[in-house]
Amino acid sequence: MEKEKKIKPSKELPSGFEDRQEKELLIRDFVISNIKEVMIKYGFQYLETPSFEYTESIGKFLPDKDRPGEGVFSFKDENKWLSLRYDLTAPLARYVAKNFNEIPKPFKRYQLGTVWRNEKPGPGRYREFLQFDADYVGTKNLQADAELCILISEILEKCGLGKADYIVKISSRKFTDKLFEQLKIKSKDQISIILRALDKIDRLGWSEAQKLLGEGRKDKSGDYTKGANLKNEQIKIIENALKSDVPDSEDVLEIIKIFEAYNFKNYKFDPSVIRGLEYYTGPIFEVNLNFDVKNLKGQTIQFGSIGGGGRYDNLVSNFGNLDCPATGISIGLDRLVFALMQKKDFKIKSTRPVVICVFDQNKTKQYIDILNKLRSTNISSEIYPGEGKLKKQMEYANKIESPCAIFYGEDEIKKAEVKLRNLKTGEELSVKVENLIDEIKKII
RNA sequence: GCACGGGUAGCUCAGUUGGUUAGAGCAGCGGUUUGUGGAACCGAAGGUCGACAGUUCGAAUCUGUCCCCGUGUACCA
Repeated sequence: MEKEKKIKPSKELPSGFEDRQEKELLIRDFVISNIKEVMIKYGFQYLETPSFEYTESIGKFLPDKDRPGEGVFSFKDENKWLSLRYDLTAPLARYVAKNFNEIPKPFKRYQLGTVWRNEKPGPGRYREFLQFDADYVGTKNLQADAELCILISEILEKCGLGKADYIVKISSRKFTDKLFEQLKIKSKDQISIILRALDKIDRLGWSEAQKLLGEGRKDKSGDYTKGANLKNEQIKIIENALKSDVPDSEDVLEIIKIFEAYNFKNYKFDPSVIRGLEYYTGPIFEVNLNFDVKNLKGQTIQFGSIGGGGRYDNLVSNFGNLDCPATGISIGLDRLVFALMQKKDFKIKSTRPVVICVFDQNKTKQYIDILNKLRSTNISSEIYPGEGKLKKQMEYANKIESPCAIFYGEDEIKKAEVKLRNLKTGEELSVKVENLIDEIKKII
């Protein structure tokens, strides 16, 4: 007889997926409620679209291969490829195209939702995360772009960040377009290599990014990345353009004017903001945090941006609805929450129940009477839900950080009293049952 | 994808040049206390040493392949 192999299911999570606990979720809820308040104030509509879309509707992937390109989670349903959305902008474009005649123009909507990316996770980068997205569809008015930056900063400040804690960086695709014209660079491949190199200045520094503009760069691990093969003169021109404080881009100048009218000052023109995305056509923005963020091991990490966006005047027209300019911004909520959790002055109390200890299984009725008194006044409470001795019950109450344990045993029942034990101080007091609510409110 | 580092108890890790029955701390369980948590002490339990193959009298330890995790780098619509 062969020994049967025990099959142990894995207790590990798929790479890039995380369990999220109450501490984090409560801060996330707080952030979300701030977002909703601000969005209502700015006049945006709330929208939800499904997690899955037809692959062809949200990406540039052609279903001519066995599987759609990497980067999205996909499966074949009947004969059609479906994918989990990788952002909220592509589904919005699809929604607008589908409901083009019904929606108001301009159309302002905001959305909160989980998005998925099938790529290698890194520190602070997951394969499943919550995004917030606000967009203006059907307007070329740059006031829309300006308001997006302003509303993001209002959300951040509502969440407890100060002006020194964050900055909104803006630039424009038009700025780089002009630059390429000046440099007489027309090759799309070369342009995208250059844009990617510029995007890395933040992380690698100019001297390393410069190598990517030239021949190429070898990183610490020995991996080699080919560069854009620019001549030294061309690199010099780029370097000088990046240093300019005065944006050589009309749209950016216009937005800055609007910022001034709104008295919004927490922005900075930064030509190295690229966002790597192909679909941006005009102004682009990025939101960066200015305080140190530490990882779980306590090391300070380069946190990068928590969000960004820009103008994408062609996205909707891909679906055949012509002339539908749009601009939008999104925030990675989990990243923001992670950063907020590290601000010392940031605390949200979680509510833990009062625990009614069980002395005698036959007295359940009496315990429930007490429980009902508490719950009818909305006091978080429970009868000890396990089975075990008092010691075990106290250990449980301690572990869940209950503020108070209630003893209602034989002695107390006889005297129509309950004994309250304050679990923070260890103090105990006996009170008449009819005074229970008043007394317990003093403890919790 | 490429490079480097890891995988030993529920968790964090130790394990000498290959050598009997693989260790510790914490958590959990039982007890000291059958009505009192956060402290202490005592006890028992807990392992296919990531998987498979190879070398060897003998492998957690050496070799190969694969899987998974982490970090850097690339890609990211």
